[in-house]
Amino acid sequence: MSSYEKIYAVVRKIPYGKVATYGQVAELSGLAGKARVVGYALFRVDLGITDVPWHRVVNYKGEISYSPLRNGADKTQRVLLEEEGIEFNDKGKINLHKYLWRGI
DNA sequence: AGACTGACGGTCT
DNA sequence: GAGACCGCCAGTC
Repeated sequence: MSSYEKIYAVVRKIPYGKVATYGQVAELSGLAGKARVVGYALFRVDLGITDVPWHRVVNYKGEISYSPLRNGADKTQRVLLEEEGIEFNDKGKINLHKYLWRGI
């Protein structure tokens, strides 16, 4: 099982209506402190994999990571989260204190 | 084998 | 609070 598969397995555990940070996912995947690896793994996810709720993973500030490389997938992420009842403030941030997954 | 990449996190100014 | 900077390392070519 590759590290990426571990990451996907963890992401699949994130419950509906909650979000997790890259750091959390990294830690639960045995990659503590290596959040970048998680980011790269998720970059590959939306290239084709659809059974992983990648949109529930945000950075430690509770903000979606916008990148031109995602070609619009970042906007999709916000929409998907809003559909799950997660609210964004006027700065485009999620209230982590309220929506952060405490599954550890 | 070596170089490059990447959706981050934490610390410092 | 916002920006700049550095360190992390697995996977791909």
